[in-house]
Amino acid sequence: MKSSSGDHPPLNNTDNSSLDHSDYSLLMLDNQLCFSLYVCSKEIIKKYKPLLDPYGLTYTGYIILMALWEKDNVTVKELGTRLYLDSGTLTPMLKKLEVQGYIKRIRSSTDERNVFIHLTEKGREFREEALQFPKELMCTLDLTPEYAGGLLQALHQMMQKLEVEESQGKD
Amino acid sequence: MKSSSGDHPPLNNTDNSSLDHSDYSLLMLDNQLCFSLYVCSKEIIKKYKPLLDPYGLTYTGYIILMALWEKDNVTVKELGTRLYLDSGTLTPMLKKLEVQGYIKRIRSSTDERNVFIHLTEKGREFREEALQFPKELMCTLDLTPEYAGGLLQALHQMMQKLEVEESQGKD
DNA sequence: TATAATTAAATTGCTTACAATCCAATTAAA
DNA sequence: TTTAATTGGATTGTAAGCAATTTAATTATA
Repeated sequence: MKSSSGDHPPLNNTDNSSLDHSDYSLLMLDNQLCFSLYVCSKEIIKKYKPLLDPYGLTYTGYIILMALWEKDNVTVKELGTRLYLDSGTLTPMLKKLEVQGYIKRIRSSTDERNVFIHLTEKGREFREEALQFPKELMCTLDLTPEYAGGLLQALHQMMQKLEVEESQGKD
Repeated sequence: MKSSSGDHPPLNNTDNSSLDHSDYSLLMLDNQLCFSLYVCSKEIIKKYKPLLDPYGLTYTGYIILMALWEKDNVTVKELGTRLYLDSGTLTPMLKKLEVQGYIKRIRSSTDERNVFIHLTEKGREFREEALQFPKELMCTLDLTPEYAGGLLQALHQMMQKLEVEESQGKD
């Protein structure tokens, strides 16, 4: 209970002690949305490591499997859209997952540009193991479902904004 | 205005169509806090690229400078703590920033294990240029200050939880 | 049909990030 | 003091991740 005015400067710190009138407060790390997103995502992904290591998976491999659990037999392109990853990341990743036996890559015969990815039995079975992960992490982070839900909603809104930008800002 | 029940599945999707009683809903990407954090941070960092490129800086270089604007003349260790980065990332990064003329690295004479980092004139001057970045990005993301503030607060709370964990969970 | 444009995936090169290790300097313990 | 433990940075190896390019397949256009 030492947080209120603790180590972290207040969000509206103005820091106008210098001579000019510039307001540098928006440049402070603690006021930067991107920095906290960046730190939180990195640190949480680190928490996944001990859970995933036993299965030879990384976080990226894990989200690929998650995407496939929701919708199996999709193209690399489709996976990339869903996961915000491009082929430069996915192709080697998928090859590795195939070697590990989690998925199969099958080039379409009707349109040979497409490679369809689908789960193997092992890939489907891993889902059962993964069922426990969210609980363990929620516990680690000590989040209530309501709180997490609110945060999620905010982040999804942001993702939508980011997507909208993408399709527009083709300057 | 097509969002309300749009592309994103509802957060409490239960997906219990399968035969067993398992609740896979927590394993869905859209219900995963970490995944949205990961995507948001990556995508926003991409938005920084065109702003930073002209200065030869990456996002990581940028946050290093931000940290130094707040507190100059700190050790690599201290920077690492502030930025959640280790020496394996910082050392090469700092060497590059020094070559570019933004900072100087000076090994302490009283304790030669410490290397102090401080801004050069160029590093300080860049702060003035950076003053415009937050506005441009807030605009890009179309966020109100209140909304961003709330989100920030939530993320800082999470960072604190993550830190607490760190110092405890030495199993 | 021949040619151009588009598309999906793969490849290449480069940067960030971290774990693990190493090394030198300092501090603690014997 | 000598030896052991700790500390701060640097180094090494490996894995993402992305931009840019390439290749092959498909589709659109002339």
